[in-house]
Amino acid sequence: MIDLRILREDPERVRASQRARGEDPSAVDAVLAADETRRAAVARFESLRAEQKALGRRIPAAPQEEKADLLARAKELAALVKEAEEAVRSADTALREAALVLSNLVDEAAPRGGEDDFVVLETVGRPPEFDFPPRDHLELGNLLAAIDTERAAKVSGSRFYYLTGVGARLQLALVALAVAQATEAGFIPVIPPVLVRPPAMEGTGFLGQAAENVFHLEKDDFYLVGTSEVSLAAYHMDEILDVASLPRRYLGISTCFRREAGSHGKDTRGIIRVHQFDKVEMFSFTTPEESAAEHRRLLEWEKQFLVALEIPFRVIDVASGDLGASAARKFDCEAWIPTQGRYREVTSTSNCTEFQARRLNIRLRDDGGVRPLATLNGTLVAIPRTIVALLENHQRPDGSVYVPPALRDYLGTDILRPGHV
RNA sequence: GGAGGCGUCGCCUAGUGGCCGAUGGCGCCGGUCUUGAAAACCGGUAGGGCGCGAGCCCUCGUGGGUUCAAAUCCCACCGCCUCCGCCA
Repeated sequence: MIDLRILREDPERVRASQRARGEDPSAVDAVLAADETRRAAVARFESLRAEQKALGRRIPAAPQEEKADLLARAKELAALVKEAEEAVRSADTALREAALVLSNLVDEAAPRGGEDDFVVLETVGRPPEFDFPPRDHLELGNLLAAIDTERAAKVSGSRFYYLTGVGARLQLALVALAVAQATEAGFIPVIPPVLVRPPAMEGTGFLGQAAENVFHLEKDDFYLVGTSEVSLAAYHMDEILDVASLPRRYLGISTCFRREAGSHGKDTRGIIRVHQFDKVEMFSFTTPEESAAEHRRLLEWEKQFLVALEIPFRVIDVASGDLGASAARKFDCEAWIPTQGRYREVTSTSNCTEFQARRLNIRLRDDGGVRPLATLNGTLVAIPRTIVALLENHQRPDGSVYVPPALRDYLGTDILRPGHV
């Protein structure tokens, strides 16, 4: 949720942000109108209520002959108050609903434009040059008996996979490496719930444009999280955190579920786009003033991890039209995928400023009082895509795969060989 | 699944219809005292909304109801605890 004060004082700024995202700027006027209606309703209710309370206080002490008259008037007032209260409630709801439609204000520094208008910030490492036809990750995964999508299709349908043998161990190794790195940096590892109730999902901003990609358990009204960002953001819901305790950094380790609606036919082969995968996610609660610097730190930690895995990648500054509803700014790390001849997103970090905190009612307390804090998230490792990048970039002509030193202790080998698990 | 109990301001706690937004203690903050500290004493210490302002309004798990008036009575829901059953 954006700051209603900004909306009232500078609605054009909000409209401009909506336009930059390719979203509807007129939603701003709907919120303004709802805000106006609500304030009028509140004023009416409060004056009636004050009158009712004043009158009520006089009743016990009133002389007998006046009592009946006072009671009659009080009764009338009670009806009016009730009606006015009803009006406030519905105006509140209307305002909240209208305000929830608005996405976060885009950071001034974010590039403008759509999906293709990103800015490349840097390129790290060099794509490998093979003197043999490289195999794609699925072929390698099959050779290594590490990935089985055929049986997964039999059991669960398309966009599922089994990680077996060295594949499963690869996941464990990646998670262990991620936890080691992040713990070093002060993150608290967290294994969160992956089924959440509506306020958590809505508060994190995933029930707007992203709603179609969220699994919902109708019967129990649970949502399956698409990222532990949801459970971690909502962890401090309705709390006030002392500014001295910030930043608070959590490392979510969880399974993620995505419907992938609207991406039929895209990435149908292999494990690049799947309904269920595991991910290690960094999440920070910090002050709004610190959020931009924290965002850079999250990006550095993401880079550090990819560098350790010796995966060539580039960093892009995502354009305004391609930001999630909650993000003011977003950096993606895109790994080189040899068989596709291009870079593909493997990690992503967003600065959500106070947007999620307002929706989730998470605030900080400092000398200036109580105010919303900032939340940020960043992927440390999304398992399937990282495995894809790892296998494809480090493959050798015989189908074996080089293991970078950082992973060796966790994996117990410096090379993955077909037929050897 | 059955039976019962509980849910008050960071923590503990008082409060069974009327100046109760709410008692007291702990904790915390400020002050006095002290060379400094402790102790003692004094004061402060929830959040939100409306209004230029004095100020007013809302919130005692949540939502409804009864009443002129509800933290206090009734109902539902949520959460926690105990016992029984069930499953592991």
